[in-house]
Amino acid sequence: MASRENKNGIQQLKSRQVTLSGFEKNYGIELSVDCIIFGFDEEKLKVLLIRSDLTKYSGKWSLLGDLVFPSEDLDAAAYRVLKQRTGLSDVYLEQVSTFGTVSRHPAGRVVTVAYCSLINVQHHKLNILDNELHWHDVKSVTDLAFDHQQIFDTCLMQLQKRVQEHPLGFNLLPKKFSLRDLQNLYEAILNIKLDRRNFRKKFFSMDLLIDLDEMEQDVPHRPGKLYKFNFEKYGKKKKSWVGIDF
Amino acid sequence: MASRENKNGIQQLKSRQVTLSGFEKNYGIELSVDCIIFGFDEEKLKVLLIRSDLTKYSGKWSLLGDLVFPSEDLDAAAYRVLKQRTGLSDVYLEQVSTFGTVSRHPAGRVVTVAYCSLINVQHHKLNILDNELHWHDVKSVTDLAFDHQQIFDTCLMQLQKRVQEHPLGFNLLPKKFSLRDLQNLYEAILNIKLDRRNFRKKFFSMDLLIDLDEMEQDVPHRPGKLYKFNFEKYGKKKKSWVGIDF
DNA sequence: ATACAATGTGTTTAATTTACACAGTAAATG
DNA sequence: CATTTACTGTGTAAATTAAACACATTGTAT
Repeated sequence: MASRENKNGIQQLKSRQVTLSGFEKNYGIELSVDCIIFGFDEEKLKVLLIRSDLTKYSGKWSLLGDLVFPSEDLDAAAYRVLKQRTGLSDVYLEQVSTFGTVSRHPAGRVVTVAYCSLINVQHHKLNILDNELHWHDVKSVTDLAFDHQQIFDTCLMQLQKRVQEHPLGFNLLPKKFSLRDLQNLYEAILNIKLDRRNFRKKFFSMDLLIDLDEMEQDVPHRPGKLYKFNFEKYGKKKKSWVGIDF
Repeated sequence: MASRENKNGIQQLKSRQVTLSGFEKNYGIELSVDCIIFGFDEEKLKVLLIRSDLTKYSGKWSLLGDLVFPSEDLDAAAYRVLKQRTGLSDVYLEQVSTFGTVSRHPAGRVVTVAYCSLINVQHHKLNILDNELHWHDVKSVTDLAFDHQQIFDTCLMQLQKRVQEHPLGFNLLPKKFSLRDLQNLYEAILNIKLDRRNFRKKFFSMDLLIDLDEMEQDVPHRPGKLYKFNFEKYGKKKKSWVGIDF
């Protein structure tokens, strides 16, 4: 691939795979994953951040990530980071976007794939022994290290969109939750206020909540009923949605 | 990074960036981009494919892609591929997803970032001199090389979703188009039939089409009026859409 | 002149979304 | 134990949006 830079496109492409098969030259692009780990606690949407260990960004917070191993699937790398940090497996994890600006990392070329993860903060014992690791209210997340602010903003926006179209939010709640919990969650994610009666009507009309015939405990007021989400029923019904609107 | 594989997570992460800064070792993951180039012609949604040059996949069609250069932004690499193939710049291009299964490429580890591109087939003189490069009706795209079928399916689904929420479709049409053109486009992308009157009502009520006071030419029937899309007006109005439904 | 194949337009009905108020219940207080 | 407090739980009317549906008009081709 000596003449890589100056061949015409088709020639170049045709010779690519020949080169690739031999791996004569590696382009030196490092690949990493970054996990944007969301949690819901104290009626607020939180994100898990770690203090940057680069002097350039000392004092700043950054996302949790690591390089991808040569023989590791991308998703597996994201799961690995997640498990290392939270001790959790079997959590919601979704690829969001890949960030590959040449100078995004001060140490050299690193392309990173961002993953959004939603975890239930009750279900885990975080390794927050490490006092460099903290939950942050998403409303106060600013000025992250690297291009992590941009990555975070992208993930939060995608979460806001997707939570309205898919039952992602339940990953952030305990298995049993009240409708108030659910509404608080949506209000925290979307950063808006919703009408309580219409919110209930909406969810009841979807007919995807299972009434557990149990009540909240230890609340300082009239307890609400508890529900769980009917994932099975949701899995069966495929909604093919058509509605042009922009 | 001698002990990379057996350190605990936090230690490992802390040592990562030290290693990175020196680039002592490259993990040997190649990075590529693949462009899913859509066009609209003969009232059909088309995708541009090239014959695979790998013997393993001989006879099969594949997407257009190339390795990313070490000092090239990801988006720039996608633009480069696109320009080489179509001669077009200033076209719609959007990152869709990244595919990184270890064994997705027979020649070794290659992670690829998929980009969706929408081009106006009138506006370009394709280098289809190369008879290995062809437009294919998306309905008949099956059994692509590598994992390209999966990538293609992902991109088509994303296009179907996004075209309903954003004015992407106009990138596939000439600047001047009739409402029938527009409806044909949506029907081709979504693979459904739409009611003509409701379709018109919908678009007129958005008030984003500019009536050009011109008529179609050379049609073998009553000509329709021509419109263009009001990108400027669309850019100004930000719709913050809330509607939980799944 | 006529047949043809489109364009262009409106209304009625159903479905969905929004706005909005009051009674009921458990816990906490004195 | 009576009262206050702070929630839960429910229904209806109005407005908006989406869906179904038919006929007159215009230019082309014969």
